[in-house]
Amino acid sequence: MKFTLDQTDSKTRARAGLIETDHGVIETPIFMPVGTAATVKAVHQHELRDEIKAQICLGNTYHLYLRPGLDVLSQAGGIHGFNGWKGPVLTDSGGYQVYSLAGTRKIKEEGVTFQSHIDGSKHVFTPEGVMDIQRTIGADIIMAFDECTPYPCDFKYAKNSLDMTHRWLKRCIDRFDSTEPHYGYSQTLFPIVQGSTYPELRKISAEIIGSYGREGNAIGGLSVGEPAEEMYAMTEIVTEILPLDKPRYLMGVGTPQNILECIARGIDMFDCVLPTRNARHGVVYTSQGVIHVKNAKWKTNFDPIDAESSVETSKIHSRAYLRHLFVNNEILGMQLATLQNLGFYLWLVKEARKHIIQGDFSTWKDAMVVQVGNKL
RNA sequence: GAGGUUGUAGCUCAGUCGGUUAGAGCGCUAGUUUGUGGCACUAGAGGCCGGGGGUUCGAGACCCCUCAUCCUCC
Repeated sequence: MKFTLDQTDSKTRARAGLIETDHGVIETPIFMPVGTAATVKAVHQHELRDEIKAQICLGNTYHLYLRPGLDVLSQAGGIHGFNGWKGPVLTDSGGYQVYSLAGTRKIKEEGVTFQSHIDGSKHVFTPEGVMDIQRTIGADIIMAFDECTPYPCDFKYAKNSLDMTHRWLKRCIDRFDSTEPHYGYSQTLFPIVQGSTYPELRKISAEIIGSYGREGNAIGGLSVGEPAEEMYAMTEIVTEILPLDKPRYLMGVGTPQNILECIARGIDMFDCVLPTRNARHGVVYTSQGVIHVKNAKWKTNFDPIDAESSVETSKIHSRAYLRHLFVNNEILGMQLATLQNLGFYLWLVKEARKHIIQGDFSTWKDAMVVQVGNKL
């Protein structure tokens, strides 16, 4: 993997760059659609590429390990061979499931014991095991196994957890660096900064993570319920320390406003389930603001879903029709809304990149934050 | 015409021996969702209990009349 920095904004820390992988290039800042189970829910791969213009997608280690399982993925030639997405892929390590499946797992120094949400069976995830699994899944970018701490989190827990995440990182790196990719293209490992909402912990973590000199670095443990201002503050502290010549990935963020604010704070990569999950629940993002399309006010609104959209179906179909599809629980409703939301997110980061290069990012961003926050 | 059935929220229906402020599901109206177990979750509005009269301290429930409904028979 290779990262080139094209331009840095003069008034903010925003950057425009280029990531080159064996499965193609990624223009940053970028939003990465989440495809937990080897599918971005409700979207076909050709739509991801041709309509949404996605440049990289996510998968999830925990979910893919349980289903379809490593045998199937290995025989398919890895995730790319399995789902037909030929672009770059990033897999999350399962660290988030340490947080989200808190009721059915146990954390120890050695690793985490999960109880499968599918059949209740027990599975042990260790840093070494998670590296091996991600080798088998075959993502271009793989993530270190960490603990994503909850919010709020007391200092003592956050510090102990952070220390363990750092010990786990060492084990991840040792394992990753002593193994080879399975499918003939290269993989790279991103470590993850933790430290909850404590500035001193975040600083320590950013210094340790940066010192490994990996090809990219991530920030985790945010957007777990803390106020947005606190998330911005932590992001700012960390991007001040992380190496400038490596991409920074802010995990799990966020709303369109969050993304704009964090681009301004020096983030290059984002992923979030919000555009896809909200789409399935009738919340539609447009360049003019947010539409709750199930609301009665759209019943006879025959304007396009988003006249400015890069997605063809959003220009063809009306808000009234989309509302009708949702009210009837029709599958097409979720498809159209997901296309629109992802298309919008990709459009947003592309515009951000354009304005960083043009040199007017700061003023554009301030206006856009207001615009995308409107409720229509 | 005779005998019977059923009338409770927009719809389908619960409602115990007559006892506090009449409930549910769906629908409707809104809200929530941030490295995706969950087309999910949370909340709200909505009632002359067909109508009238009676019994009773107290009636959605019991009695009488009436209207509507559906069924059976002539």
